[in-house]
Amino acid sequence: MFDIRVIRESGDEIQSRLGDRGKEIDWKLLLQLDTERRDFVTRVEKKRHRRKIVLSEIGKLKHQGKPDNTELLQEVEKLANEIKADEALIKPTEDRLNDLLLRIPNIPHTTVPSGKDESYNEECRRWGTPPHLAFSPLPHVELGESLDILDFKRAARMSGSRFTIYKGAGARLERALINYMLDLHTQNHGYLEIIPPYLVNRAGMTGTGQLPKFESDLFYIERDDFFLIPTAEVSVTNIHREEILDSSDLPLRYVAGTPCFRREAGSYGKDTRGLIRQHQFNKVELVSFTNPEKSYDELDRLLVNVETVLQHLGLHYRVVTLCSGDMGFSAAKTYDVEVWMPVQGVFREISSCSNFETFQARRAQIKFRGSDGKTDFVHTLNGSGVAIGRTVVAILETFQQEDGSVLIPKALQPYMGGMDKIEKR
RNA sequence: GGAGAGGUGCGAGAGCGGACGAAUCGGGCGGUCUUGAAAACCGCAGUCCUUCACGGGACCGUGGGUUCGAAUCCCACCCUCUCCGCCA
Repeated sequence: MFDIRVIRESGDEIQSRLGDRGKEIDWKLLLQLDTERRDFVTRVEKKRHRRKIVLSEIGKLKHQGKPDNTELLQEVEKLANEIKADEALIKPTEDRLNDLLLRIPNIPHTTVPSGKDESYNEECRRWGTPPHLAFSPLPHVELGESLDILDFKRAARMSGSRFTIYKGAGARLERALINYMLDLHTQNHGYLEIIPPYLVNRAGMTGTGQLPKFESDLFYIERDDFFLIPTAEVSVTNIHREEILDSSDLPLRYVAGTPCFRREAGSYGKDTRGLIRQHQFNKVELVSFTNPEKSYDELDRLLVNVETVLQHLGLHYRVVTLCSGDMGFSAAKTYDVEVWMPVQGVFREISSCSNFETFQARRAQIKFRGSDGKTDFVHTLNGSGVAIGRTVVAILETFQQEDGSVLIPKALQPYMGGMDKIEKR
């Protein structure tokens, strides 16, 4: 969330740096509400000050055993009433201002390419080569059904579209990937493993930026006012909500493998078949809290940690810098890692690594105390490390054999009980 | 779900109608001492809002109420802990 003072002082600069991202914002209204609020505040504070003085006078007289001064008592009563009335006036203005501030997206970092959609994204690098399959590869849906490791039809019967039942070696593969990634990130990359809540309250969702703007993307449990997490980013980032961290404890690095729940509102007809876009999917997520001056180094590190996963699995991928128009609401800079999907012959997002700078920290009130004793907002970052369902797709499609079996990458075999191939039972 | 206890600053923890923005300890920052460090000692220091500034104001889980006056009393709600019930 933005500091209204910054907008007050350099609103024009922010507007121009936001570019298209800020075009829905009513900047004039924002400043007007700000002025209004400050006028209210100043007025009320003057009255409160006067009230304090009168009150201490009354206290003094009481102590000296003197009779009540009705004039003073009357003044205090009058002030109390006025203050109450003024406060009632401030509240709606404050709420409106706050709501507007919460709807302003983050400012893109200066190194972010500007552009309105994904066609303006910039490819940074590619790793590996596409597999050369001497036969025409089957899509993961057919492959999964013929191997009897994925069942979309029965899942739809109980839960509707965008749900899947994993069976046998399919379930094992999913679980193996989660365990493999968690082990890699905890043992080799220095992240602390977390199992967070999957249900989060409104304040938590507001902290990371899902609310108030994207409520329709979330599954919501009305009875208890809970939301299902769309990513572990939400619960893991909120671990330190309303805390002042010790600078010497930074960076804090966490990893969590959790299910994620997304309503996918507005994506009807998009990726309807298969594992690509599900209402429920597993993801291993990396989250970092850093000192402000270290956060872009941390973003690079995060990206390397993510790439390591794909390299060990032998999956062809590329890294893309998202342009301003393709970035998420809360991000200042985002790299997407896209894995090669042989059947469609395209790269598909399998990880998204972002630096949020102070955007989430402001919303969630996450600060640190520096060596000078002063407090400031931390920078938060996160990246998928990586999305499990899409990794399953990439593995099935990349390592399939002409006979319909699928080879298991070496790195994964220990997690599959030594299995090196998935075959028809 | 029932009964009880509690939620105070970076952390621990006192305060239980006015002089309390809050004792004390720990941690932090600055200094003295030391070749350096530790220890010891001295000093500084909550967070936020508002003001060009001086200053002013708010904040002791949240929201109401009582009172001239509330961290302190009352009510509701939220959260935590203990016991019971239920359950994995």
